[in-house]
Amino acid sequence: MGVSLKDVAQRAGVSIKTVSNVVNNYPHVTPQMRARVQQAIDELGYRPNLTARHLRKGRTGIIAFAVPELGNPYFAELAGAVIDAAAVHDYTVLVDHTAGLREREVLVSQEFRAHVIDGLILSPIHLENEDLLARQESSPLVLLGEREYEAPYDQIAIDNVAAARTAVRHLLDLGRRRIAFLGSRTSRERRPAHLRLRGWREEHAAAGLRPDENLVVATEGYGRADGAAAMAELLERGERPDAVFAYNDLIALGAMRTLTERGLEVPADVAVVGFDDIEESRYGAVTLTTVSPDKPAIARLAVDRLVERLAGGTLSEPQRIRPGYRLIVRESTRTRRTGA
Amino acid sequence: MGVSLKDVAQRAGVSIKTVSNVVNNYPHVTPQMRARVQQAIDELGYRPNLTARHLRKGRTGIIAFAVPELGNPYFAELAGAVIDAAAVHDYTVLVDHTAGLREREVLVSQEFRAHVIDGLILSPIHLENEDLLARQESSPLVLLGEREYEAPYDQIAIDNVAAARTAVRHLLDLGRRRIAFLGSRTSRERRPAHLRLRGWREEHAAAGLRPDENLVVATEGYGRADGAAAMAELLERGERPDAVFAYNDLIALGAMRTLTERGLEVPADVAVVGFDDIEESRYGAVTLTTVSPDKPAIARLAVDRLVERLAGGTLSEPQRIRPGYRLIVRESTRTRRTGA
DNA sequence: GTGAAAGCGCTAACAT
DNA sequence: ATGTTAGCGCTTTCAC
Repeated sequence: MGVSLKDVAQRAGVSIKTVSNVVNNYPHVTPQMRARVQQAIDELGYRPNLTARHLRKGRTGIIAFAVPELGNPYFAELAGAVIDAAAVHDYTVLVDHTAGLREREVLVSQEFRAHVIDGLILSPIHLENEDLLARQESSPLVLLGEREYEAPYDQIAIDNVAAARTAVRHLLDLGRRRIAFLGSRTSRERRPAHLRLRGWREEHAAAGLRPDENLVVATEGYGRADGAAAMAELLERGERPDAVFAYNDLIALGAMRTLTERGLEVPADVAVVGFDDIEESRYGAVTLTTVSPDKPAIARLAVDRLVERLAGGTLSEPQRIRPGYRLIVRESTRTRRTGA
Repeated sequence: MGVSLKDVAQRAGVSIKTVSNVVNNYPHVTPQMRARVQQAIDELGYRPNLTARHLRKGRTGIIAFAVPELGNPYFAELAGAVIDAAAVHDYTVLVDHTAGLREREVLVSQEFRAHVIDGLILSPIHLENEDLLARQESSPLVLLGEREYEAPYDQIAIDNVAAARTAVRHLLDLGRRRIAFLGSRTSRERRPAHLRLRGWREEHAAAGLRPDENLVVATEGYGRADGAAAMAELLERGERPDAVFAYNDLIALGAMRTLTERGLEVPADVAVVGFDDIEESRYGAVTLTTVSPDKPAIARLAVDRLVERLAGGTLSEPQRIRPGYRLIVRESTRTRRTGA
């Protein structure tokens, strides 16, 4: 094994405690003693064993961040933001992905590296409320994402219904009346939350319109391929929307690809709005209008919340925190054809 | 604190060792004893403290994966593959990013969570050979990425020169003769490896051509914005390439955006080839021809190599391993204009 | 097949 | 200001 405190102490001819004091920058150490110990440390190439420190302290300084899919740029960008936010508090981040499978989400929330991680930030897709209520683990958990739960955990998520309504409003203002919704969930679910779909319905209703439910297309997943397939399905059914509101940017991007292939123009024939504002949206041949959640804020809020609970200070009630968002209008909805 | 082995032992009226045996599936335990202990475990909700186990065993089952930027889909996709490959061996992955800064790369390679991670997979950008030679840390390190080092560590990377030559060959075969290279490094470097740029030069030479060095554009970073800016710079200098070979897909995508904005058509006016084969390349309005490294293979080889060294079996010499790659031809080079 | 006890490397009380 | 010691929770000889 490596060099331990004991070895250094022996070398420097002092006690373990003194070495520990030096290593931990304990103030009451005479400069000459510090120098002597430091020399021994350098000579031996001593490096503290963090595992031992963790065991002793009961904390590791590691938090976990679990997302459905790192291949989805939204989550990758968010992961980057979480790592940065955690670094501010000297926390390191263990990243895992669940493929959005309920089973794996449950597993992660229950016992992921127990005692190795101090806390968990989880962005679930198929996790159910009952799974959370059945959770044994005592370490803090912060939830991210579209779904809302009735469980005693902090949840960080933008107001998805309102954000979706803003997006649909924008399309309605453009004069579009056949607005498709791409990306509703296909799997059987107890609480079909579908916040963004609900926003689509509500905004139509608010405008005194009845949306055509035939324009709602479910997808298996949330990737570009799913969006492309959904769009193709819609067109093959003979539907001709004049706008698309997608569950997320990837689906929107996939849909745009299908539109291009079929010779339909964006936005002239079909206007498209996505959700997430991944960087890719700003660089396509036609840039994508999208709902942009404040990712750094989400990451910061989640980490801060977790760190706060870990510090164990005044433990406030679990909160539902709503970071900001903006609709970013780009070429995919920038058209002359305007008004109702 | 939580429930420990001792608590369970007390509850079940047995010794710690017996509980440990049950927890670790030690074979020589009578079924009834196992049942009795298991019951105590369930009743108390016991969960092994991995930190303690780690300290005792000297291993944690955690490996780190450090990339420049998780926001780059190539690294995000690779990270996903690494996580999956590690899971096969029951390893968990700590993901970190370095922003490609030499200082942070050195820090990570030297002392990242010492004793917490069993090994490290690092994809450096500005790390120097001397940094590696000065490395103190004894845990295994596997290097990924374009740069090649003369240091005793395993390196997993496709043959970048050959891959670049394949890409340039493809453009030459299309009849293109003014092939720009976007994304050479801008920072001062001791060993200007530039493997992909070298491939660009060599393939021209092999075809008896002298490439125009004015068509080489350095970029600050490796993102879409850098590609867009590089392309703009080239055009503003009055250069009119008929093809672009970009250091990676993001730069290629950014360049394509600039071309579109200036009314130039891809591939008719300018053919474009990227590098990495990120999923995005398959879904733009014009899909991108690109060099596709075998990402799952890279991840698997890196993890296997690391795990092998951790197992400490027959320690072979550090190797330079070359995973496969393919040139994937898509719309950005699919043109009628062919031949020399 | 099961129990007792040592010790992984560290921190924190307590003692000096 | 520095030293002594117990113990975090586990695995692992070594007895029995």
